[in-house]
Amino acid sequence: MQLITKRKEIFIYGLSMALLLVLLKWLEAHFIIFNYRLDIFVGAIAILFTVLGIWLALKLVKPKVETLIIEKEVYIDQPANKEINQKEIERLGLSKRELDVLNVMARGLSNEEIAGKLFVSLNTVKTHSSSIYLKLDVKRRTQAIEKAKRLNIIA
Amino acid sequence: MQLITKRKEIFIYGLSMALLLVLLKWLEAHFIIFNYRLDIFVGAIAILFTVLGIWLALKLVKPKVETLIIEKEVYIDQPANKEINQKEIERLGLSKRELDVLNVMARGLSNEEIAGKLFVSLNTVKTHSSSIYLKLDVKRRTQAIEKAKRLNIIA
DNA sequence: GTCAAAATCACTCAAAAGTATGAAGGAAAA
DNA sequence: TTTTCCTTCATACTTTTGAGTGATTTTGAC
Repeated sequence: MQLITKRKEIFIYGLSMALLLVLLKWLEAHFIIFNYRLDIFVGAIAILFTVLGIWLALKLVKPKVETLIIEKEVYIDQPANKEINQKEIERLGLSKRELDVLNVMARGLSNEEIAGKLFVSLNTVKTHSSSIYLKLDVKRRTQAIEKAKRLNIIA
Repeated sequence: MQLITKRKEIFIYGLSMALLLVLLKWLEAHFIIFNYRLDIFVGAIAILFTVLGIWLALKLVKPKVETLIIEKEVYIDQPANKEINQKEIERLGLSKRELDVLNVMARGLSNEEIAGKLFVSLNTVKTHSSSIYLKLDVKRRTQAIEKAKRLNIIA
């Protein structure tokens, strides 16, 4: 939720508050309720503002987020001596998500399987794939995997 | 959050409400506030219950799901030597030509490029590819390359 | 608050990969 | 001499991948 939206919410709340106080004034001036049913009136106010508070809180609170599960097969002797080359990743300009895709791709999964594993659509995986090939300057996924392993940007 | 906990929250809220109404009654009985500052009193009630509502909502609302990245590491034994494992090749029943294809394939060449390099037709490469996948028990060329490297049947 | 990059997804078209089946010649083995 | 396996290739069909374009939303930095 954006800051602007939050402010709007607060504004609506303030407005409700103001309107209610005006209403209160009016009622007070006309001696309609207060003379004998004050407790009920205050109870109504309480309930109303409780609901308003709940609504406010639900609106203001940041919802979400989702879980990302990446299964990683690790072979005992191979990755021991090789560390991920962070500088190379930076140099190539690979984003986090692209690295995610690249890692799962290197396990031999299809785009559809990658999509399922990363909780995105097939189209998204394709988009990431394409930009990976572009950044790695390769033509195919097999080359991308080969080069990525060679440059130690994936395990 | 558990159901019991929620009930406790609701109970606390109800109790606060009741206490406040009692307080209200008492104030009403003693004519302390209402005669001339009713609006301020109601305003205070409103604010109080707004806060209560917010508190209630925050307590009751299901806790935010945090971004959870689980890297499930599967350790797999692997022969320490990095030489071509001839026995594995035999065990899998891979033929010479299939190994040829597999090796070129692992460099990231397309089937057409492989065909050109081995002086055979595209269809032949496809046939070899298919039987490679069958013998390696994989579904795609990326998996075949990955497995072949893991089993040291190619460099 | 603005701006740029990153991430998301859709849609289309083309190319590549993969499946299935059949077939023919050759070499090695039974 | 059959039989079997390897190699080669074809045709037909399906699936996957990749290129290109465009759009929206989120995020983060300034």
